[in-house]
Amino acid sequence: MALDPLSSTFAALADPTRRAILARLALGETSVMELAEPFDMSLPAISRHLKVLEHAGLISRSREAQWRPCRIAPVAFKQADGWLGNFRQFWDESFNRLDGLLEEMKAEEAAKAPPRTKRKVKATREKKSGRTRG
Amino acid sequence: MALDPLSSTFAALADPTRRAILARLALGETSVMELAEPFDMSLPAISRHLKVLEHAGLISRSREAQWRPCRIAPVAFKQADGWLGNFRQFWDESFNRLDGLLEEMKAEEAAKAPPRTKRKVKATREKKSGRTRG
DNA sequence: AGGTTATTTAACTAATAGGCTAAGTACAGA
DNA sequence: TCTGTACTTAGCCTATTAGTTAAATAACCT
Repeated sequence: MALDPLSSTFAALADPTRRAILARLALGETSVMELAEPFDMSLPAISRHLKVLEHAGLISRSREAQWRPCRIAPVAFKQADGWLGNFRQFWDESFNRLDGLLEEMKAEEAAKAPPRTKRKVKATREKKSGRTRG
Repeated sequence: MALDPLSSTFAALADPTRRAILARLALGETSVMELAEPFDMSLPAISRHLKVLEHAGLISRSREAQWRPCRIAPVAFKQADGWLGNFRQFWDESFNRLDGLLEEMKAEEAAKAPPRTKRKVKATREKKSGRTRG
């Protein structure tokens, strides 16, 4: 199994059965039996999928009599989304527009201050990460 | 290899080497040699990671003399982000605030209309999905 | 043509994932 | 305490993954 949290999270998401389980859980907490119902698959298989999801931090489980209700756990989702967010500039129109706006504001600000020093092209690492909205 | 696009995308993201490659590519298009440089790993191994990323739709490649420059391909990122977006309600504060606002507005609307019918607790499936922003 | 550089393909290996059936555990209720 | 329900664990099998080295391909350079 993957070592770092982000890897196990993405690995857990890389299975259609598990994604379907998560989609069901988005509607609300439920039991293993109910989660298993739509699938043409043995109960142990579902049980293992749930274990993978739990290990990945995507769900949490508790005990209630003989049931083991599952629910969505936010943290892993947030981290996966946060990582993808670093690439948002590449596809999100509004992100680009916002980004451009921020660039404009920075440029305007810079106009009042002394100009920044230029750096070599090859080694330059412009940090454009972080979410600008929300 | 995974069958559906979303599965292969998430599977591709579930490896730290591949994520590091993508992070490097976020800084700009580059060659296989330069991508391989930071890793203590054979070139064929990197080549295969790139193949996985390409197959997943996360990068695209072209030819330029004897080099094969790689760059980020937006589509797969967008789809992965879109899927995660269905769960944004669970962790995004501002999403919740917006959601709450919409609830308020609906409630206000409902105040002018006849009251809604109550449903049984056990079988209730509160649908809170769908993206409210974007 | 012949060499150098950049990259991929082939063949092999070890580890992991995901499915199954059968057996085990935990709790509820008679 | 015995039975049923709701799971989980164990043991097995097969396919896939991620790495290796060695060899092949592709394009430039002399």
